[in-house]
Amino acid sequence: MMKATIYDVAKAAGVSIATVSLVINGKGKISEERRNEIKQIMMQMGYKPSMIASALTGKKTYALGLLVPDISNPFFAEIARAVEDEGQRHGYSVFICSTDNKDEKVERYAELLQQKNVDGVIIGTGLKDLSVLDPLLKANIPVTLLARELPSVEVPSVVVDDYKGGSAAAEHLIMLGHRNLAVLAEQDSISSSRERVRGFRATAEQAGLPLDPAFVLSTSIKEAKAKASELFQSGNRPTAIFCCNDLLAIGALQAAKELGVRIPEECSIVGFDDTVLASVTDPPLTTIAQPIEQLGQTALQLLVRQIGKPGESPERVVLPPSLTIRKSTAMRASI
Amino acid sequence: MMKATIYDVAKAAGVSIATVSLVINGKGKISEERRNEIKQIMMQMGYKPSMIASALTGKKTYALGLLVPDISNPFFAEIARAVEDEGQRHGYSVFICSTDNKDEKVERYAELLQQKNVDGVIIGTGLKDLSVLDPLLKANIPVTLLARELPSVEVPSVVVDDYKGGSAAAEHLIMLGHRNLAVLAEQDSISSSRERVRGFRATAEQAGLPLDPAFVLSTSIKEAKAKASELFQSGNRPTAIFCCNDLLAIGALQAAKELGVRIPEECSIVGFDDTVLASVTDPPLTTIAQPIEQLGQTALQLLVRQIGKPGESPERVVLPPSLTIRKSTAMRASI
DNA sequence: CTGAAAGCGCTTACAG
DNA sequence: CTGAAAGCGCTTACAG
Repeated sequence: MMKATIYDVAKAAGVSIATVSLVINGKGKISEERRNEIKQIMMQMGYKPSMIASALTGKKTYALGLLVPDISNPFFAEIARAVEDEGQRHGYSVFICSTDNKDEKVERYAELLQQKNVDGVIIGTGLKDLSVLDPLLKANIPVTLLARELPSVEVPSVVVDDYKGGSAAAEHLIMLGHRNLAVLAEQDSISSSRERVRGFRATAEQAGLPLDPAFVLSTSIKEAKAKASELFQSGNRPTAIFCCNDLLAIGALQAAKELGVRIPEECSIVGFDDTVLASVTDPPLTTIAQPIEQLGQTALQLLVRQIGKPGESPERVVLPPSLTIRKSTAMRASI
Repeated sequence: MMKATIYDVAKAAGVSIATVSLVINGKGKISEERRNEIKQIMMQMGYKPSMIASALTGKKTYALGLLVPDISNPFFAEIARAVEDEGQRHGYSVFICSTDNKDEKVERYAELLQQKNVDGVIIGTGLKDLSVLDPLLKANIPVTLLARELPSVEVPSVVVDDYKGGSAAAEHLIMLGHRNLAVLAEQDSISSSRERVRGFRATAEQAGLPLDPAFVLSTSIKEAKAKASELFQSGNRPTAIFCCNDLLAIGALQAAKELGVRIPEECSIVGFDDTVLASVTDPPLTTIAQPIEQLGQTALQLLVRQIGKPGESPERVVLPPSLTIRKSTAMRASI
């Protein structure tokens, strides 16, 4: 059985396809009678207009792209859920695009999304090179940034105040008496990570605790454990480590367990994100919480607004992070 | 600047759009010269064919739907990643659809995906009612089942052997000397959960340990902790609990911590799935591992095959689960 | 080897 | 209040 088209409905209703189109879109002036009659017929036939046909005619595709480093990373999975839900609320569906923070993948997805005529894309992935977004920008596809900064690109964005988050982590640790601080950061290309480190460092310095460059390590999630091991085995072992995301912190936790370093007694660890992971680790992670749901929702809303009126000057919303204290931090042991 | 269309390319190349279309699709007999010349021009103009236009012309949309209960659940997030990657390999993009296991949402997504003309959909969500898939089936959209059984529907499927998984959990616990077993299951409507319980129960009974009905509790993830508390506070407290997924197990772990029940000394806990969560809990979770990546990959492959030749009789592949022993299980304490 | 033409399923002015 | 017609950007026979 072929799917019914607008022609079938029109024929069954004894009207033109234009009229049917009008009732589908609730436009034009059509008598209530006719309108209801046609709706009835559509129901009976199980007719649903093809979105791809209507998209071709200049309307929107109601599809969005969501670029994230990795959908299987709980942080982004939670973001995705928020984006999906808010998207549904506005009539949009979302394509997942995991980029592994690789420019080539970003580029491939950018082209793909453009070919698919998506109405917009949320960029939650790192970008070394702005030019990877060219396909999107050229095609006039609205873009909004989620938890990323892009210098010199005028687009809406939601971020959490990463600087403040890093700062809050430092304050917490300093308050607990720690003097010998280390940082496990993401790759340098990730601006959010840089900001977190910057905030952490500034606050540490204000307290008279300049960071030892050897104790500020950039790493990937895979290598986090190894880098943390280095830290634990270094001569002047730090008594506290600030990790720029929970996954990194988990790597540190694992390294500690392997080396028999007791957390938090011998070393405090602070994460960042507060995904589901943070509450289930051993010990549960003290971490800087991002308002994940709000991030996703806001990104979607900004994008939709942008789709609605492309002219608008891009909005930038900054959400506050918050410190969630669990069991991975404690007073520095008196030596 | 408007996006270039096939007409622009044709004009620039001084040929008809038919010819351009032919070179796009690598079809027809066109002289190498012309072909390369036209390709050149397409490159220069940054021309990329619109997938929605080509989809309208009867070709595929190269879009797929992935129905899962919740993309923010790490198990499904990991599945999604595998599906996405394998999809890319075959040229497909995927829409995320979180259903919360609610029929209404499944139905809404089924309709939506049909309207979007997706080439196929992977169903990894629970379905109380088969009729929710009607929109898809009627529209002749291929469907494949991932980790779900659907009686009386003839479609390809990948599952892990849930029965065997439940059985393996029971064996492990019995081997450790446990006699007083409890089960935390998902809602009854989830067939995979039912199978796991069935396998667990059968193996327990074979060992002469029939399950106390009061100790086999169906619950949601939200209520897992509360249900586990009941278990821990019941008169004849179980010494081991089999949880039908890791999230449920985490609920049990949390309940135990709250009540001061030491795991695994006072009670062993076995999970199911082996997502990233299992390795970070306190204590790390002994769990029945699903081959998650393989599940996602296989589902995608089966779907693509189905899209290729709709006639084929549906394949059913069964993947083996495996026991991953961590620290949440131990010998029963001698009383 | 290549072009003219019809058609995919819609929407949108434009008439009436 | 409703219909005829053009057009969205492609693909696919069909000619030549």
